[in-house]
Amino acid sequence: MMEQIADILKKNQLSITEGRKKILNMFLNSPGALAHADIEKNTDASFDRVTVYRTLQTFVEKGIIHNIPTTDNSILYALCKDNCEAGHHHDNHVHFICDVCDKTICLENVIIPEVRLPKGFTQKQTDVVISGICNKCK
Amino acid sequence: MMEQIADILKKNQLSITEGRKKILNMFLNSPGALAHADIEKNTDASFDRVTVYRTLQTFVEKGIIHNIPTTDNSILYALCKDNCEAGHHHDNHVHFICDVCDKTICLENVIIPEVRLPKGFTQKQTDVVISGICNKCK
DNA sequence: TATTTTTTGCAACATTGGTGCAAAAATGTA
DNA sequence: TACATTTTTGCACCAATGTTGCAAAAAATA
Ligand SMILES: [Mn+2]
Ligand SMILES: [Mn+2]
Ligand SMILES: [Zn+2]
Ligand SMILES: [Zn+2]
Repeated sequence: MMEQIADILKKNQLSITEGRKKILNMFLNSPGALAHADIEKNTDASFDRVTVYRTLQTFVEKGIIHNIPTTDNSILYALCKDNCEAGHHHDNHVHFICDVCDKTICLENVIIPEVRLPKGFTQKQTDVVISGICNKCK
Repeated sequence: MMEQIADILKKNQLSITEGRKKILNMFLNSPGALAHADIEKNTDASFDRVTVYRTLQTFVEKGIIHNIPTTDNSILYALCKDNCEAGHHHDNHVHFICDVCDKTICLENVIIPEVRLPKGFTQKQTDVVISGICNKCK
């Protein structure tokens, strides 16, 4: 596991540091998406807030994690399981937010449907976020 | 126009105040979604920030406006054109964010496609946000 | 008009996120 | 390993965003 983490960092030309290892490890072990606050909570304040912010930014830029839209003014991050690269994400799966446990999970197998837009619109990225009750809560 | 505004407020059992009239008017005249900041900018600081926050909250609760998910930690609001009621929104249209002009618009005519979820998941609401280039920018 | 109810503005606070810069850690080389 | 170079981190400080309690003001009701 710790090997896999170092590999991911190396592959993305990132220095291997305690903070990055710990945060990447959290993502690898989390079934759902994580917010900045979740990460800070689980690191026992061993890292500065700023470091967490910068690590998340870096990971998004490198295509290690992607973010998920929400209506409640929070940013959620989840591991990219597709072959995302630096500066170019290829995540095309549906995201699910459970109203009960409040977890957000990537439904890797549920592919975003095609949507036909009116004339004149060019489509770059489509995000689908579905809320309801997850398979663990019911 | 000013009649229509008063009617909407009355129908929702809201007191008719300057602030509410002005903000509702902004939504009725805006082609796209509005953020809190847009509203503050356009009201010449004639209202307190807190009043704007509270007005937006109230409008969402009453089903006059709905909010739109974003990945950048901002909350966007747009008029409900379907028959949304207090505590129960029925908006089922696609939202489009233009990468050029940065405007977000409701594509009232583009209906959210059906998405089949894995066993065990119950679907309540589906949000589709598409980004790209809008019909005015290209 | 007078009374009651609702809304507003203010002050104060909390949370979230960003920047510059020096110290510390990681990397590359000998 | 030791040293030089590059990268990352922590700190202090700042800015934007959003919330709450409460008294004053405005709106609705009688
Ligand atoms: Mn995802
Ligand atoms: Mn809309
Ligand atoms: Zn759940
Ligand atoms: Zn545009």
